[in-house]
Amino acid sequence: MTDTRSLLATLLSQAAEDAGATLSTDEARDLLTEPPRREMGDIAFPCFVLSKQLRTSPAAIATTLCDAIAGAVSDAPALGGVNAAGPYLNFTVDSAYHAAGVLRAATDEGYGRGSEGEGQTIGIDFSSPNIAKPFGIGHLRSTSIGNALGNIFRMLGYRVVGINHLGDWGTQFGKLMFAYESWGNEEALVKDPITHLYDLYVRFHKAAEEDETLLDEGRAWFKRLEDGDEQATAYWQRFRDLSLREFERIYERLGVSFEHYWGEAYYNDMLAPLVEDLDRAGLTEVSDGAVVVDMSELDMPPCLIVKADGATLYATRDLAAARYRYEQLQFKQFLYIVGAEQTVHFRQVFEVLRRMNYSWAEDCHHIPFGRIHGISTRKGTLVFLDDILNKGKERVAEIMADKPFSDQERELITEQVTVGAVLFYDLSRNRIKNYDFDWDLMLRGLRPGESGQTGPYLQYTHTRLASLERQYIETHGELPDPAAVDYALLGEDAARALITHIEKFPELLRHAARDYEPAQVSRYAIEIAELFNSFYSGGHKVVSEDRALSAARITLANATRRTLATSLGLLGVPLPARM
RNA sequence: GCGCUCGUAGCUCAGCUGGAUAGAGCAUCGGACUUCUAAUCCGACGGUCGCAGGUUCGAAUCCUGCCGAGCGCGCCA
Repeated sequence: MTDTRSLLATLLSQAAEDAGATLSTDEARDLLTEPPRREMGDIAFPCFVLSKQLRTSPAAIATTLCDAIAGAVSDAPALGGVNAAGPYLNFTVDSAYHAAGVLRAATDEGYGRGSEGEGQTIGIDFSSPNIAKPFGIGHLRSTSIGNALGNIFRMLGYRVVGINHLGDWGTQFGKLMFAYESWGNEEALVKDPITHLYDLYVRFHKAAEEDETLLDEGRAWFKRLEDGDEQATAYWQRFRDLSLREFERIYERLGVSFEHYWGEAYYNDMLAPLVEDLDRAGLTEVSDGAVVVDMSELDMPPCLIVKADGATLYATRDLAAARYRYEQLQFKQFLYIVGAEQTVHFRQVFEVLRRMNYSWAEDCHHIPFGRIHGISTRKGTLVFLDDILNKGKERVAEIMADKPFSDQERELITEQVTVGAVLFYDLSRNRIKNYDFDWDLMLRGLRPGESGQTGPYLQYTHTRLASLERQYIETHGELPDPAAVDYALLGEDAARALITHIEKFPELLRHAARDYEPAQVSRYAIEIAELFNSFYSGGHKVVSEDRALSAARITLANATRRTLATSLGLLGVPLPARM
């Protein structure tokens, strides 16, 4: 517990100074860790750093400090004892005192909420699908990671502004228009816009392999669009609207939303002024007819600003977007949730911003992530995320076939389990890693006798916890007041381990935010579920005749359930009422 | 060729930013349902942390080189 650690820091600092060393309470507090095994104690203090100052072995220092503070430790109600173990000083905390502090906090509504972000804005550019292509598996990661990070930062008090940087501009639009003019079909477009647009896109590229002049046709159409041509603009509006409607359906399915749909096209009017400013600042030069910012001193290829035909590029729009976003949001940080393959692009963009002397350039961060493999693709065909989810849903439904749910409830649960499985799997490894899309791994634990570190496992654990609360209420009435519970009844190892873990939740959120790493929350959720299931299956009946014991245990269960639910909520994993 | 990222148990992954015997899940083997959802739990087996050097009292963690994999390298996004 926080004040317990502060108390220890004060004691240690004092004792160290009496022994002739310099150690501030803050330093002492930072050094506190946990012993590798529970039997050794609850909090540990390593004496290595003092060894240089005192020119003695760490072990000897541990013994000295142990003697020095033993009295104070035994007087403190929060502490159980202290002993020296080699170079470490191990403390045990008073179980009941500790449990009371942790569980009173964790049964409160806003457990884990922080205030460090108050008054600060974080912008997140995430998901950002390309209109000319279907929403495929490749967009899943940006969407899930961006959403989770946004949730985490909101939890810490930040104002989070999610921006969907829709790929609704660029040469690929020109290609699409040319393709529609050549082979398009109004009927097919209305019936299934995404598929039709995608078919056109594929057909274009196939045809372009035979006849390279088509690429010029595409570029020409895009140039028309940029010049405000009426026909091109009408196509653009149409394609965009139809695609967006489709995307919104998927976002709803995934439980994701955005503050703004500021696509690439949104910044069109800001491009010319940007290029002027770059010129005026003397950052640009002409190379092979294109306007570029040279990056050779950083061993990077030049950043392309304007193509030889006068049209703009991705980087141009990202630069204009960055300026606009800062004007609008005055962000403290801006995060670009984009795949690792675009690392160089963002380095270039941030470098240009830096050369333009924007102090906030250093607050822009590319948050890269690895790729998903293993989706069987017929050659040249992307697989729609929607179809993938539906396929998974069939598997889930099959496994759940013998569960006694109504059709309506079954439909809801299978959807929640499927989405939860995919999102959790995606967020369960450090984001930089590549992974294979594999239903067997995502759904492991769904079948009786199986188990696994999966979304369904967590959802199941949560439903059990909720079920316990219902049964407690049936048996004993309302849930107990956490202030009036006898926490000495939670002294078992399994309970103490769980309490210690619940205590770490607020700190965990800060780490996850610091590292932009939702997987830390995922792992935490797995751990808390495993600790609870271990307690639950270890012969500790929660709801029993024993009123006081039941009250203590249901308070622990409630704190666990809330913490687990908050964690899963941050990750976007839905919580079925029953499973 | 150059650059970035990754390499930990048969498989999928952690390892709190150098510290006490490297941890989980899956798989394998052996256990636990007349008891709050066994979609669970308990135990066993399993690792020269890619290789070789270096820094340090101490390295999976930091540095260098090599090997392997993924990605990127001017008018796509």
